[in-house]
Amino acid sequence: MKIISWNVNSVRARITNILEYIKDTLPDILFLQEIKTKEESFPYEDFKNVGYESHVFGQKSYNGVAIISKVKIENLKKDFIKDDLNQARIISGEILLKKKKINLINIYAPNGNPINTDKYEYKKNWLKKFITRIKKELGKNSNILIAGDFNIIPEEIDVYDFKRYENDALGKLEIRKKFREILNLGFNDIYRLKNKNKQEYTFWDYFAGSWQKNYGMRIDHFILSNNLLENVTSININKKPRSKTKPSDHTPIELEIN
DNA sequence: ATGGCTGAGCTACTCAGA
Repeated sequence: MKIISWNVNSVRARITNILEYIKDTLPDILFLQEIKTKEESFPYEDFKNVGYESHVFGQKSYNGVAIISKVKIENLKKDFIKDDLNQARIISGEILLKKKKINLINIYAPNGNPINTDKYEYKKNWLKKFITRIKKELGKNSNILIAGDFNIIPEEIDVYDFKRYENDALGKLEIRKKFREILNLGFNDIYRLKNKNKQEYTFWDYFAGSWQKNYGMRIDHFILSNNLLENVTSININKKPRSKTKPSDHTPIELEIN
């Protein structure tokens, strides 16, 4: 089963690219972040026409997440945490894989910049709430898959120039510690587990020729509970969509489990 | 390099992103 996560930076502006990508990679489940639209204007039909059902937690203009799936998603939730600003950032559901009930959690974590503002406090509080909620979830189900845009650079290797980001909301130690805290609950950063020293990115800024210079960062992740490790076949960052015309600033990360 | 680009809402110019 192929599960893919992609921050598309507007589902409507990106629909042609997304449909082309689906045709090329044939995901079973696609997690989208930053769809930037509410449910009423989500392109359900476009996905239905190629065989997918869309589960959408939308918001006007900003944020918004969706699970696009060929397989049945049970127990869909849009209230995984109580968001302080009522922003649409998490959609979750369950699938059955070889008798394992897996909890799928699609997240778009707050950016948090600039630091020393309420935006940064919101990010910290959001992550704190999320971790508390994950702990609770582990008590009920040991099969948990979290994926999405974490807006966290886990380690120095995960950005083109760490010095530029050590005082940024994506790279500050305080924030990176939140990521480690999740891993310490019994989770694995699957990309890093499978690629010990590889330097690859999932995001490149639109400006300053960041893509051409490979000035990127790895901020989109698949974090799986220990119990699911035996099911992992492969993980891949697919740079092709970032090279196309009218790209998202993020590129998809692809997980294969069986 | 606290913004060089992009998108939404809207129809001029902000806000947000990372």
